[in-house]
Amino acid sequence: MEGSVRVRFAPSPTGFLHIGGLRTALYNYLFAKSHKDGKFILRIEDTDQSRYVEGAEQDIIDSLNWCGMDIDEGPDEGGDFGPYRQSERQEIYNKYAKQLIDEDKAYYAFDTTDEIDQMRERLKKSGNPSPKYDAVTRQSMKNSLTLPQDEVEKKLEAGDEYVVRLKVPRRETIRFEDLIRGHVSFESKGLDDQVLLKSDGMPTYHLANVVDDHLMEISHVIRGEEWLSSTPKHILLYQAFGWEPPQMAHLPLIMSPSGGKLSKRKAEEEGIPVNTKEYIKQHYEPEALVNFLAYLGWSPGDDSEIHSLNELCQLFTLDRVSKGGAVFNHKKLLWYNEHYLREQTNKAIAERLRPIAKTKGVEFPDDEYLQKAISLLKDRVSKIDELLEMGSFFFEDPEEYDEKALKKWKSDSSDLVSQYREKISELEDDEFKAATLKSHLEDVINANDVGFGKLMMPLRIAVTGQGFGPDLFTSMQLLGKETVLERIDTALEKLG
RNA sequence: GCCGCGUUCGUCUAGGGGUUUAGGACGCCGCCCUUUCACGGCGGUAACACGGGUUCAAAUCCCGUACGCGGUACCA
Repeated sequence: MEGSVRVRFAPSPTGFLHIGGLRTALYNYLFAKSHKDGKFILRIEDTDQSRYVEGAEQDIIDSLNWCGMDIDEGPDEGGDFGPYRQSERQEIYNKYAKQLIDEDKAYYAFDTTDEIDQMRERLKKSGNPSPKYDAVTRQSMKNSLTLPQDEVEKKLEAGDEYVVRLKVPRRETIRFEDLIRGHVSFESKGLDDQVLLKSDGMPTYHLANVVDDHLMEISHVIRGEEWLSSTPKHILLYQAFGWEPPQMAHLPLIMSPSGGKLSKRKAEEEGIPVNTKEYIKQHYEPEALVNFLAYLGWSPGDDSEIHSLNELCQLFTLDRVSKGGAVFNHKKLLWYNEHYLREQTNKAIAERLRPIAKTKGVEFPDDEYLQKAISLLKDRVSKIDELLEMGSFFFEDPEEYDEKALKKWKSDSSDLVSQYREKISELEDDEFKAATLKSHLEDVINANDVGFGKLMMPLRIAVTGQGFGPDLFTSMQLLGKETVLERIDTALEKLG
């Protein structure tokens, strides 16, 4: 423990890894790696059997890997503090729960949920706005504090359902120092006697979390703000066990542009992918997501914006994390994505593009051609898969002509395009170069005394099917004489 | 309702008593480059929630209010 940094990312496998969860993981990772020998631990908190989702754990691991976060200890990696799946640690929690009971810091409670509801109803009617199972009410409930000991034993032996609850003190101020928020304090009277062990024998989050963080020698708990109000319960547990609590740091939440926590529904309404898996599927650059997420609630304090994961590890400090919620800005993510895409070599992009093209049924030409096409296209797209749409004409003949672009096809267009076709059809293959193609176009417009666009736009439509795109002459050179002439002929036929 | 945490341009943020005519980035707008669309370059737009204190001086410290968010489970 002596000063070494050990942090954990502790998601529950109840679904695919949420983008907010990914950021929590990232901040944990950055914090760990900003320290010498800091360890980043993955712990799977699968204590709610009813919400368990098949494949969720693998999705979490895949997502972290995709971002480049290496897990030091976890279910797959192992480590000296395993198992790292809470469902496999049940005996440990039982043991510690029993210890608390033996020390009179926790107790068995046999009340059914109905009975608890009734108690709450009753208290509400008598003017208590927020009734709790607490130091006062537990005295009138069915538990090992109120029942005679032999009856408690009989119930336990008979296998009656029970939970174990923490004896939360009646009046106590619980204070702790949050590394992001500073001084935080709560009154114990606002707290329920927390359930530690559920009737199915599984621990609740609170017990499992505290026991594991202690046993795994976690030095810093870095988690979302939604946990801030649970922290006093945890502090109380640490006290009950006589353990030193780890340092706490509660991260601001990621918000939806329309306000509120970025939920699945809200995000989808606003076109924001919510699961990391979606970003992978949609071919976002992992470096972009990482960079973007790091800056969502944190900044290094200078004017820099672009940093790799490794650089972020050097720069990250918890005291520079902001306190207020941060709205997810999809356009900024795309800006980052463009940046990281353009940073890559054409060769690297080509290699990645081939398998993507395959899934979309696009046939690709040889590498040299592909890389040239990419160099013409990559400044014009936000994501790698958009290269396919943007540059579709490099890979197949245009099937139809863009409607908006077609407005530029005027009555004199076919005549001009035909004249141009005549001129370039006489070129040898090795003369079919951008500069030559351009000068021939100039010849035609001069001969007809019209503007450049009068011919260039129709020609662009004929050759690419689009009204925009990379330099037309370079594009034609790459496409080659045969293809260009064919496409012009098709266009003249179709558009008259 | 109660408890807690927040609040600087539309968004992410810098700034933590005088250095500030409040800086950067995304977005948006304009210009240049380009006889396409982008990229790039240059410029512009735009913020200290409100009210009281403290102080010679407050975006910065304190107290209220408002608003937002989170929590209030045998979910994490």
